[in-house]
Amino acid sequence: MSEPSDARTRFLRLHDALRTRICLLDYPPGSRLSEEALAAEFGTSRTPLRRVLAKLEDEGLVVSQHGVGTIVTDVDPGEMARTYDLRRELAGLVGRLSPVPITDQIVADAAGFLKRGEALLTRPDTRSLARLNMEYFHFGTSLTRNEALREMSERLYYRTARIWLTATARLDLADETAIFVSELRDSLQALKARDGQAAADVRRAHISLCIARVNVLRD
Amino acid sequence: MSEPSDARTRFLRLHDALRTRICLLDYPPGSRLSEEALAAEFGTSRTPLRRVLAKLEDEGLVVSQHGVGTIVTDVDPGEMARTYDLRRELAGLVGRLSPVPITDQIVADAAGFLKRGEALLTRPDTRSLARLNMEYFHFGTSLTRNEALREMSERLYYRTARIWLTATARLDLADETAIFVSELRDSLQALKARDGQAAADVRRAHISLCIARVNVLRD
DNA sequence: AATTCTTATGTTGTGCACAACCTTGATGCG
DNA sequence: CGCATCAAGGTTGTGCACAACATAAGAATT
Repeated sequence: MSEPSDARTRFLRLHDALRTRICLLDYPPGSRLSEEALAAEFGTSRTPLRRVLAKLEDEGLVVSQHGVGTIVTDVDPGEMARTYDLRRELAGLVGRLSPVPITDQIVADAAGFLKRGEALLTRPDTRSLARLNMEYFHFGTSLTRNEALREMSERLYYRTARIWLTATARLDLADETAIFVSELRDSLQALKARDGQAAADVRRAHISLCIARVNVLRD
Repeated sequence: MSEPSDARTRFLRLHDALRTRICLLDYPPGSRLSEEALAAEFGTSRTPLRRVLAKLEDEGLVVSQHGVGTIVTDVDPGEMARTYDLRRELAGLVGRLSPVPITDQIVADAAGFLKRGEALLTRPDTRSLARLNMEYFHFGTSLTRNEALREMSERLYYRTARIWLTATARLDLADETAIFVSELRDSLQALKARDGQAAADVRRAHISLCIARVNVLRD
């Protein structure tokens, strides 16, 4: 039951694996992905793998050029800023469009995220921070029943995740960790009050601030 | 120059052709698309065509089932309502996020749409109305420079276009045509005043009304 | 020495044959 | 008659060989 292992499942696994690697900078922008090498690594042929790469290209994470290779994209700062603008608006909508009722389980999950975040304060680590941020993002989108909103938010998140990560490297890791933990704290408070809209507004505000911090780097 | 005819161009052509057929109900929900037949029609093999179908599946227009076939989706009314909710919000955002300055050319284009719409009043036709609606939608998204917003709006539009069309068939075609023309009129007025936000609000309002009309059909 | 052409190499794109799978209908048995 | 079993046909998924293409290095020429 937990491993149907059919074509669709394998496709999703491969897609998620490669997307994570790209967003965690295992494959930094500009690097070339070899279809053959990846196919060999995942124990399959090029055919299914090409379908995964096609989806990644559709999502804007790679570009394939005939005769050249499949290259991880590097993003135009201007377009990235506009993408962040939209992400901010969508984050606010999570609180308004088909919000889920805040249950004890949700509050407990938020508390769990905060605990993991606080653990990072004493031992900051870029990679762990990025992973936690990714999981917390999915938690945030799960607060709406609007499937389309979730889907669009995730699509945009994965398109901007790398930028935030590279920016974090150029900013101060400890600072960014502290800022993220404060977001987790604010979010937990809102959820404890059973106020989903407030939680969404917390996210919205922090995305705004994130935009400002990243924009400072544009020289 | 106008026909690079490379792989990417052919892919986009195929994708657009099939998407249009689905959204114009040439392939009604539930119908089965044959990879082999389509490949033969477009003078190619199954391989490039499968990539197109994969994208259509990712967009939610078809589902492929191993051993069964590729079937045009039929949409859950509840999910469709939520998708419309999001479309409404995105339409409003077009006026706020990176709006383009309203030029004489834009006003002229809007006037052209109105003229074509008025021509339909005397000779209503479902298919022509649908095509005009589709072109007008692209015109609407072109009023923002935010690429991500355009992309998400289009993605959602093509997911709901069929629903509006089937609803139009069950509502009164003449009424729907008149309503659409009044939207074109309002939009033209807003653009003449060089007020992009007002134009976006017109769209937003009409999507709201469209939601209400379609919801009436849910018995 | 500079330049142009050629060639070698590696990459993605395409076509085809076959595997995996589902549906349907027939067939045999109880 | 009811039902299970099985075979046949059709569909999507996979693997592989080759075509199309781009790049870089080297040779030939001026």
